[in-house]
Amino acid sequence: MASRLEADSVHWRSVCPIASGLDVLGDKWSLVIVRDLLEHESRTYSQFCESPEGISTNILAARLKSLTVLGIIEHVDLDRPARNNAYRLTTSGLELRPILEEVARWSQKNLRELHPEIVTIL
Amino acid sequence: MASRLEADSVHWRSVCPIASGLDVLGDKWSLVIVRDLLEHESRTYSQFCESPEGISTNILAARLKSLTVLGIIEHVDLDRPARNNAYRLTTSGLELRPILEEVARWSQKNLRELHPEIVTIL
DNA sequence: CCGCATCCGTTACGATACTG
DNA sequence: CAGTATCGTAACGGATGCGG
Repeated sequence: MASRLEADSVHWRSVCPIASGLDVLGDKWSLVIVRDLLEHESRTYSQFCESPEGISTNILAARLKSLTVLGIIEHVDLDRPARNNAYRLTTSGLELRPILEEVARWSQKNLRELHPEIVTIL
Repeated sequence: MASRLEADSVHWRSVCPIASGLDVLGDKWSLVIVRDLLEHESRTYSQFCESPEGISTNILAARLKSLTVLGIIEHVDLDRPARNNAYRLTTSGLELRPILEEVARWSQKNLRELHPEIVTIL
């Protein structure tokens, strides 16, 4: 109940835009959630849970909350709470697409040796 | 001494190239180190410590090790150990540049409200 | 000194069970 | 269905030690 995420104050390590971007996106799950929303337009809580990476429910809830506070995602129906109310990307969130495309490109080119099962997309 | 990083076995959450990229780059420090090496060509251990984000020494050592195992960075002089032997990006590491450029662009455009002190680069 | 490794308290993560 | 509560584990972060 007393989670510090309520007033989601990011700790900005510096004024560098790269470091600041990583202050909000630099974890293992936020951009996976964004990926799902780029692929599917909108997703409910349980649909996120079905993704093959298998996020646990508390992490998902925390990330959805912080991404919402950051203005990257929002509920599809803005003022009806929760039940079957899917999430979608905001304008800010949609602009993350080039980052994910570059991550995918880099991984496909540079991770195949370490991770042969990786698939090719796009 | 018994650090599990010796045989750096990444846990691949899925076969998705985006998730796999985040399996290795999805933390707050790895790409900050890469940023320093894109800006400065080569950096020593203590030069990394001088960056404004203030990485702590144990985290720095761990990240340098895992980035080396992943083939993203290497020592400038490949077979002389440690002392004043700077790090540089490998070919794989140099190819991370587009990702960081997109992160910088996104942050400059979408983080200014939350973080007014953020600076503009490029 | 420089490049770490170790210790240790704090924070984040992850699996599972549970609730409105 | 959409989250919380709980609790064990792993990562982080600061201080400090130590070998070359």
